[in-house]
Amino acid sequence: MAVDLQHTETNAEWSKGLNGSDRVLAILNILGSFPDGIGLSELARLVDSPRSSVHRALSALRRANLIEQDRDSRYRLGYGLLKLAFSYYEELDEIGRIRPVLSALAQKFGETTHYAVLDHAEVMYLAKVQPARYRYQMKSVIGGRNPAYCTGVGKSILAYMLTTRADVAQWVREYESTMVRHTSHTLTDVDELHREFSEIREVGYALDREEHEPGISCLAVPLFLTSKSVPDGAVSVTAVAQRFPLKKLESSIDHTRTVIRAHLGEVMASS
Amino acid sequence: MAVDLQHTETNAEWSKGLNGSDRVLAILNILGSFPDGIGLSELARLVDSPRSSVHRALSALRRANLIEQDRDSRYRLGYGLLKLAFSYYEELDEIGRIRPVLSALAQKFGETTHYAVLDHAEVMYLAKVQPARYRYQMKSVIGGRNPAYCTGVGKSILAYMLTTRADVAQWVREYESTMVRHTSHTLTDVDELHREFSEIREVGYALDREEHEPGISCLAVPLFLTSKSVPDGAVSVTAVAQRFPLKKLESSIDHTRTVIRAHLGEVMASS
DNA sequence: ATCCTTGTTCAGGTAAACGGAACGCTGTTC
DNA sequence: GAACAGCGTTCCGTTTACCTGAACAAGGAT
Repeated sequence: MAVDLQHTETNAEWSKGLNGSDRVLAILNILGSFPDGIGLSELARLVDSPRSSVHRALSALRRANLIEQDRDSRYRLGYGLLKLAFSYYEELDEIGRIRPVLSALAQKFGETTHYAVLDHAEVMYLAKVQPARYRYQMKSVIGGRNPAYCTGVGKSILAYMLTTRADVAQWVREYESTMVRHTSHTLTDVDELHREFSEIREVGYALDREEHEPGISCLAVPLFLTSKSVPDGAVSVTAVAQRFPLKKLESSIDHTRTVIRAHLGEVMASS
Repeated sequence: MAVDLQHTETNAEWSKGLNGSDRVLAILNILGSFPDGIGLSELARLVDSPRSSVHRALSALRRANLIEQDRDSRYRLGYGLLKLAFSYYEELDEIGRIRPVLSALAQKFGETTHYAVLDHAEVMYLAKVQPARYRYQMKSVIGGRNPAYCTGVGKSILAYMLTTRADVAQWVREYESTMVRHTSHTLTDVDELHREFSEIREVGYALDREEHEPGISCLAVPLFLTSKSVPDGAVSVTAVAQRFPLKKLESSIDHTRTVIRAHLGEVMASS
């Protein structure tokens, strides 16, 4: 369930030969990978543009309050960008509704909780709550991604979008290239996945049995907030398997359901 | 201590007659104020630009993965922007070091905690932790601002930057126009402030006695992380006065100091 | 059925971005 | 200490890519 942050991909290729606004925005994206700032020349090398052009782009970004320049003239993302993103994020009603659920679950089980949505072949984390003084630091980040087919949240959503074997087969055909067996428990076969999805629909929740990362298991419940047939996203409790065994995780589904119902009403699969 | 979010100021003036990258970034900023998205035409009116120009700007933003367009073709900030900001934020070492302190304090006192830095005449919030299932929702946002002279964090930092009466006088002269008496407790006079700052230096912490918002008081401790003379920022415990009286707040300074010392070592004023 | 508004596309003209070169600076090297 | 190398920044003639009004298709409302 941990998102590897390094996957930021300062991909080189895509940032070549940019001009105008595209370069400005590429620079903005790149700056996100340098919390300690980066010099103009190095940045110019990264975007493969003349320093003067990069300098002009940076001026535009500074004018817009999105970046800052510390005394030794290194450039970094600025507080304006943080405010932009955080205030927007806080005002998303989806987040406001669901975060109390995540907090309650995190506190109850003492494990990290997530809310994620499906985006093509990946799940994207929109909210994350860690219990107070948690020893392990989950590497997941808001906006971060993980493959859908081998995560609890992903499977719990896919189960309701790929209801027939043909659906599953087509999905697998489309995204086959991205499907790898991360652990020995990872499901990659069409039949395996179809059976798994059937069972998920049966019980109304999904389990990640260390399918994405060894030692990490997870319980996920899809939420039907705006539609009765297609879930908008899924809530998950992510646990370190050693400390919180799968059985215990599975048996906590009742309490999880109760918490969700208390906060959101009837938003779960009518099993 | 609550930051009023509405102060986003779709200020009209500043977004007039823009072109190129400036317009693109202005649009990005504006989109932050519309969590539910905004139509192209309305947006074009806001930035006072032809729709086709705005359309091109939006294309650039979408190319950079910063915005998205839902089915009814409304534009909103996208997950790419969230990831950009959150992953950058999470990697700021300043945040990583201080957040455990905030969590510990929030849990101990059951009140919201902040970490803020000084930026000209304002404090800016860089971190915020709310205790689990908190009833009152603090309106503060990461990146949000409040005036320095009437907040706990602000005063606790200013106290160590304006050590003489002359310093205070000059500061007041410079920012006089922004100083208003928010409540009957707000200090605005040079002598009052100088005396307050002296006392803060004496005891090593600052109190906001409902000086910014009636009913909200706060205890703030300046942190000397990189310098022994000028604090980098301040940690604060913000409380609803009615529930958590000032006396109790003041008497919790010892425990607060203990927590800070346990996590960060000797980073407080050597009183 | 007609209006108005929406998002989008197109193309000629022009203004604004482009980028090589030069500048001033700092720190390092011989 | 002088020469060097790297930095961020500025300048300016060139030209590219943005600007914009107009036109288009599709809804929604009257």
